[in-house]
Amino acid sequence: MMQIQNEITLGDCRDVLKTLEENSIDLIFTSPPYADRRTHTYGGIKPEEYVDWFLPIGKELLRVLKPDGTFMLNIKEKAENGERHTYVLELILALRKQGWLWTEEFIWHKRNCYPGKWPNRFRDAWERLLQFNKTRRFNMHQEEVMVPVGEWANGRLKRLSETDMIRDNSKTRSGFGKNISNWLQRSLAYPTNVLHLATECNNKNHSAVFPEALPEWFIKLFTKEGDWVLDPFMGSGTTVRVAKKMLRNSIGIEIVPEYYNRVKEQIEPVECLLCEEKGVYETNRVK
Amino acid sequence: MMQIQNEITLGDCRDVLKTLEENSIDLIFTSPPYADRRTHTYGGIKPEEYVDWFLPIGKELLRVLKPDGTFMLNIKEKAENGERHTYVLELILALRKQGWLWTEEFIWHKRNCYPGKWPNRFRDAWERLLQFNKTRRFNMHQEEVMVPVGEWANGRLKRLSETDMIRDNSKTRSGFGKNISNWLQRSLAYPTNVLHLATECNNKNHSAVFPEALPEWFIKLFTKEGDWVLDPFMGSGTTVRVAKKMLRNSIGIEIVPEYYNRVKEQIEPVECLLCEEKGVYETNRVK
DNA sequence: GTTCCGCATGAATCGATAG
DNA sequence: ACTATCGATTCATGCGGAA
Repeated sequence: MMQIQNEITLGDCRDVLKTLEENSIDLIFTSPPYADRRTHTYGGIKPEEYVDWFLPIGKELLRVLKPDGTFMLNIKEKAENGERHTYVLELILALRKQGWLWTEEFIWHKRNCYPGKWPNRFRDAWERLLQFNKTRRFNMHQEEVMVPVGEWANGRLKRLSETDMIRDNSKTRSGFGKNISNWLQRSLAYPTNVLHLATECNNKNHSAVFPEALPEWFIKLFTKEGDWVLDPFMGSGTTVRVAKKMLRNSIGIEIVPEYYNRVKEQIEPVECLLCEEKGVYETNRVK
Repeated sequence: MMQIQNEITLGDCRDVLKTLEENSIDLIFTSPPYADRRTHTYGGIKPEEYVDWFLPIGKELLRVLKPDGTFMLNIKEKAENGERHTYVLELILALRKQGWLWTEEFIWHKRNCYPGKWPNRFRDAWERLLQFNKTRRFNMHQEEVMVPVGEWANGRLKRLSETDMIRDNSKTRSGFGKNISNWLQRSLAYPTNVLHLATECNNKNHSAVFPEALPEWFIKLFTKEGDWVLDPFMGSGTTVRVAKKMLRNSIGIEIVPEYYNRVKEQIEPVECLLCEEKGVYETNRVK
């Protein structure tokens, strides 16, 4: 049995990151507080100060990441007074100056985006997933995230349940997000850099800002079992919870005690079930 | 019968734009050279020089656009040597300094994107559609591009409960309550800022960089019949061809004689059919 | 066991009003 | 004038209880 560690720490990541060993992390997957968003929990960083606030963190992340590791940053600029802010663009430029390579920008298409109507814009249905690396030779396990190929209209799919047909056939036709591939013998194709995922907005008392499928996808892509995953803005703990399920070691840092405690309760009680979870997980994996 | 003009000009848009009247254009929709890799035209702009090359054009576009008009820029930075270039980000910042408002960034999700496989990235399935405006009060005809409401509504709106009829403010700070009765008999919803369009791969002798549905969507959204549409990098003429079909006046500028001549052949012969085309188009419009 | 249906919820944004 | 707060608007999802 592989021994998996899940360390979560209460504190400001600007301090805690300094205690981590350099070149020790395989994947950083995080969603920092957006500017002027979540002001009641994180204090609300002003857009004009955002880059200056983030850069010291970026420097530490650069230090702790392995040379062949990857840093995925989930972020979206807000619209205000009729314009999009530019702080995310400026952050990308600043991180490059800091030494990061801006390798790729994935798009997370949020199928269930926030409602609303305004005279000058439509609903915002996408977020950036910025990929940064330390070197051009990074680990990437493309075959782990392959998706079923082809259209649903292959004739032999008539027996699928109606909701599966409707939901997966609607609008995007990406085929991403559901694991219906097990039912059918179809060939697999490599995915694209556009991900179609609904946010989880259910009635449970924990509300994550991104669905588990999001970190799962990148953990599959950029790490293997036993690797180390870091989330310096742990929040509701989605990243570390998924990492644990997938038998990756993880480190989560959270500044808000309430969030920290809630994740702590979830992570610890199931420590003994790892072997079993491994089995469960692997049967669900796309082969 | 409305008289529609479609003027196409052979020449460098840096010169031709200067001959256009100021405040005369309702919509600029264009895909400049680097986005489609026609680097042999316009002398092959280098990424490092891209912003400096574009800014004089941006200045003229700012001059010719009406105050309530919109400038849509379809562009995507290329990946080179393992990194995404940053010239598009820098261009956004530079255009803002020039006086443009960066109003929105739409995503064009290309459902059937170019095939290929690389060790360090997936297929690129999206492009930016950057919206710029001169003022905060621009024309936007949102109802023209509404889409069928999601499948969830089929069962949802059959019977409304008592609580559905009253407004019910949620306890969170979202300010989002519900009044489902507003949605009775509603079959259309406003779209989001993510567009799902296949690239056109028909066997016509012209190779368009974007499908007709793309300019059509923005022409519907930002202009009405008789308005003026401009494409300073006409290419295969998709924008002006669609504008003509939709009974908008248009101006196309193209520097490559071969492209120019091909569009000229397509545009001119059908001048007398405008009335008929109008009827055809209107039956296709979403009401 | 299925399927159906009620319902809470979500990194939103604008304009008006208040201090 | 400039900032802070508040009300209005709106759509897709998944859970859980009912049929």
